[in-house]
Amino acid sequence: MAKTVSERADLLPLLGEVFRSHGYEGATLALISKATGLGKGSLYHFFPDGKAQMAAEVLAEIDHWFEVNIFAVLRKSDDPALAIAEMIAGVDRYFRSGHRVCLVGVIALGASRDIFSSQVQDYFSRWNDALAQTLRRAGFSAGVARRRSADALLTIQGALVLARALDDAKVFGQAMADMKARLLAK
Amino acid sequence: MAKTVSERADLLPLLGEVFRSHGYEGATLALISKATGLGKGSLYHFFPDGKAQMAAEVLAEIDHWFEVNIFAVLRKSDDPALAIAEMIAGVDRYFRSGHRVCLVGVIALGASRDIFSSQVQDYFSRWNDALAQTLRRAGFSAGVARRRSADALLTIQGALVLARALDDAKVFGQAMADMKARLLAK
DNA sequence: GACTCGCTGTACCGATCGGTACAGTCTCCG
DNA sequence: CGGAGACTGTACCGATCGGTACAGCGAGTC
Repeated sequence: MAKTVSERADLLPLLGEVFRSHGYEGATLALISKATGLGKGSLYHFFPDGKAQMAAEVLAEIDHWFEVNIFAVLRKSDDPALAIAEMIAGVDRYFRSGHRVCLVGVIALGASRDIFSSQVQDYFSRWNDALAQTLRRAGFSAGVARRRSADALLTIQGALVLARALDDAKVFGQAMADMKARLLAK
Repeated sequence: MAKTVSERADLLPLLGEVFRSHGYEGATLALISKATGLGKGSLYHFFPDGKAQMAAEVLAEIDHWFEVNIFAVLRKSDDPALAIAEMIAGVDRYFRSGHRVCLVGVIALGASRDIFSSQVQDYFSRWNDALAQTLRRAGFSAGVARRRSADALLTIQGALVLARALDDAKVFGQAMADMKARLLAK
């Protein structure tokens, strides 16, 4: 039989797209197999615990991407305005200007939230903390910082939902621009 | 056999909750049967086209509720501030202060969007139009009205996602308060 | 070249999927 | 009181579900 070795690292993004577009329950092994080009044998070789493990590792990879590219920047930067601009640029890149959906959000809304609740909660609260910290450094009170931070996070999620519902990615771009202005206003 | 006649009207809300908490693909006939207390025979008697018809009718019922309780108020009221306050109160009631999720949003994010895209798009764009119309009447330009209107819609959706992700309904309440202030600001 | 072992596809498992068929039971109307 | 027809549960359908078992292959190692 063929031996076209697959790297686990190459697999996760493909799995991510399947979960993104079909949700956890909708992502069948058949779909995953087709998307990755791998039979069940290979899939279960890499992920002995099956679908749940695949989703967990995809979430972990996404978490890592945001940790490195977004959260860390927010925490380290001593220029809040720049850090926020970089966050928004990163988010826009990641979500392909509103054409891509947030897997963490998708899972949060679904029944599978219960299985992944700690990962989902952790992702958003670490983002929330990092952004609030940045806003505090910009001179806002703790209360204002946390409110604006939550507002930014929810704006991103909502913009993705609405852009997809209306099939109009411009909604996302506009929301990001509005949010940017709002975050550091007065 | 038993004959506990069910009203179609009593059925839809139950179906709605199943779709809400499991998504379209996750809502199996078995789950639906248990939630409604009806066997497949009865289910297919009421909805000959099966799951797709059930979901479509649930969406139609939701659409109708918002049409009557939200959109119509926005369109008819000659007091924009009052209309918006009523909209927010209605939304808060409907989504149980952030404890309940938006089925239209859930479907918009999932793979089933393709099946229901016109219903989903219609729901949001009629809401968007009605709210923008209200804002125009409050004296804002067409551009500002449409931007703020979309912002409000996406804030509601995002607040529901984030509240559920963080398992903290206070996020929703706060977001509604912020949004209210933002809609009619200066 | 034989052995090992990581990786592969495929045949197969029981369970469950959405959907159909149908006989039984009720209510209503004559 | 005797249909008629709306409504009901249940047995059953083929397809597909997530998952397992396993034999075959390929690249190293000696």
